[in-house]
Amino acid sequence: MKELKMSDIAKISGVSIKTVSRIVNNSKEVKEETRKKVLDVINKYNYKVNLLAKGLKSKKTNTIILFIDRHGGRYWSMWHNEVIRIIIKKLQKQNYKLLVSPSSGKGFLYDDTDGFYFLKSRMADGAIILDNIKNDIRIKYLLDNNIPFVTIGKDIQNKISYVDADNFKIGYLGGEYLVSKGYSNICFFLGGKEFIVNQERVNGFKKACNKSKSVKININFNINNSKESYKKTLELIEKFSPDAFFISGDERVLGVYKALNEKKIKIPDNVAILGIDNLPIGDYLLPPLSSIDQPREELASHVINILIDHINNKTKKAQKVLIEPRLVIREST
Amino acid sequence: MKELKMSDIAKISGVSIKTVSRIVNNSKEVKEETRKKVLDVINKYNYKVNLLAKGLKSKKTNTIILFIDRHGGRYWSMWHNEVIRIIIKKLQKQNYKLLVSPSSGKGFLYDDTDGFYFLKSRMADGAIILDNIKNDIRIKYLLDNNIPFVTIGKDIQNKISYVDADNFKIGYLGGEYLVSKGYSNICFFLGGKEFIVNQERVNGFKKACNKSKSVKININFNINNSKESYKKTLELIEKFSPDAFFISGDERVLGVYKALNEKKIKIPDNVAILGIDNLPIGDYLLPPLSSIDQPREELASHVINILIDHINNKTKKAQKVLIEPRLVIREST
DNA sequence: TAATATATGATAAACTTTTTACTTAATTTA
DNA sequence: TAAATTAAGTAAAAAGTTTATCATATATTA
Repeated sequence: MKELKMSDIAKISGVSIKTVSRIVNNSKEVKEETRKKVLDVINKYNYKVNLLAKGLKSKKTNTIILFIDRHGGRYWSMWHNEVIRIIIKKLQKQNYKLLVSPSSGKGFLYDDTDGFYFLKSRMADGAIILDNIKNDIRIKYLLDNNIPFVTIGKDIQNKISYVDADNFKIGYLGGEYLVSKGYSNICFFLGGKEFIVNQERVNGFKKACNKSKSVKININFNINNSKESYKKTLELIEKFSPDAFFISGDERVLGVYKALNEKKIKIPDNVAILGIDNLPIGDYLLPPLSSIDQPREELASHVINILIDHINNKTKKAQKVLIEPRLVIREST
Repeated sequence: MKELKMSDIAKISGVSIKTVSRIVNNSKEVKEETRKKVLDVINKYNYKVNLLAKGLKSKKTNTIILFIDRHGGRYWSMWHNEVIRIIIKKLQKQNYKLLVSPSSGKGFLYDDTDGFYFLKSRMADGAIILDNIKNDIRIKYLLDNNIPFVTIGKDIQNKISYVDADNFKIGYLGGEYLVSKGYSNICFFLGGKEFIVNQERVNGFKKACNKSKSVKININFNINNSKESYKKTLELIEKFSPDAFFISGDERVLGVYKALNEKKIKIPDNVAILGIDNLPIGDYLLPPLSSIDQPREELASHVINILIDHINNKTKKAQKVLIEPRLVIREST
């Protein structure tokens, strides 16, 4: 059972190749009746255009490669999951396909990374890097090879397009809100100090808190999972008597809830908790978690629009977008 | 700066197209001297064969699509991470590239899933499904479209090729070992009851334990993360006074360690712990975790060999492989 | 009815590579 | 030196689309 080609479909439908081509490419200069007749044949035989031939001729495959880090034992987090899901959905509306290439920004032999081979061999049109790091070697490669791309994550080293949340504002917004609610002993939990994200969040947070002399703050880097946030919380209850926790990354909140629970400290009566990310789980916690949202839909839209613009127009100009964070109040504050 | 093609490389190198073609395809009927001269030009100009043209002519792209579930908020676990890393490495040695398509086995609109579009459009040669489920719709689609694939996960519904650990044996081996060491109150933690994996592990475990009348066992499904294993452990310490825990999935072990630690119960003096998966973290736990290994290298090798066989030989015959588990004794038992 | 607009067709070239079927040149072996 | 082997080249066809150029047929409007 040989695979059908366009000319077979044409023959079976009793039209010319040109007409089939017009139909599969959504040209409007074709009668509705003809279109239906041909589409019926296409569906019946489950015909799909040979993208190799089409791509060869048209120099486009409508395929995007998304690079994600597979480094060490790290998880693909819930937030990543959400972002990827939204990007795929939005790309489909514009007739693009997305495939993921596990990769690391920390260094690799160029040709050893499958996504690059793909892009360089004309099988894909452009790329997205999720969570780029400092001196990201993937950025260097894409720049060197003139491949259109956008990073999800701020970059201050290169003239490239990126989309990111405004992390300074996230910190500021959180600090401002907690202070305005009257909290004065605030702990801030974050991941590694080496990430620009975290630096910026702390800077914003400090700026907001320093406006009021009576507010004491306590910054904790390297809280990398719920286990560590649990331990740190127990420790701080003794040493700092916090009345509020500001937690970067909703996933870390679980440990904090557990520790407070064990110590019979009521949320939000005794202690308030404010997360960052606004993940779906926040809604299911008891009490539901107040969190700062980095609007994911908006972020995804920008990424896609910029990338497609780069692909279509060979635009060289870097576009930098920072997404405005948004406070989502539930019952933990 | 236009992209170079093979004829350009030929002209620059002062050889014929045919010679360049021979070189990029590793034909041996070319002098070492000529090969070097041409490769220098190829590297200098960073030339890559146009895979669209090559694939169109040769009907092969040497690309594999790996489907992974992106369902809900579930993680891509450490085990998955490891398996994917190994598969990529092994495929590269055979000159294949791998790209990942987030997908779900639970149902989708066929054309909405990018990996399928890719395969059907001749851009990829074959597929791997990681963690197939019952009535997996991805299996149906691949079968319907005659696309070569292998699943990582046993399948009893279809005549398809799969590779999986022998989960009955894993359970048996664990039970047998714990009983032989003299433990007699054994708790078994697993994930959802709906997964065949877990059913089989329990069956094997029961069979081994039932050989000795004096052994009491306690099976717990739906322990989905460390938080739940932590809670369950605390509960069972009171109700069951276990002297051993058998934990499916090393990641769940963290909660058990924490609970025992808090209760000042010593591992392995008071209670033994045996994991399943033998993840890298097991080595870093205190004490290091004994665990049943599902040899990942071996699993990956089988997957790749079967898949490539299906691709090259259009072999129809389903090949089913169960990997022999292996006990790795460290200090927790 | 003539003029215009819309829908469809025919044909061939182009996209880049591989392959076929030779041929010729250069080198090695007998 | 002749014969055999190895290395490299030539030219054209083929893979399945798109596209450009016209051409023709059908339908709509003036």
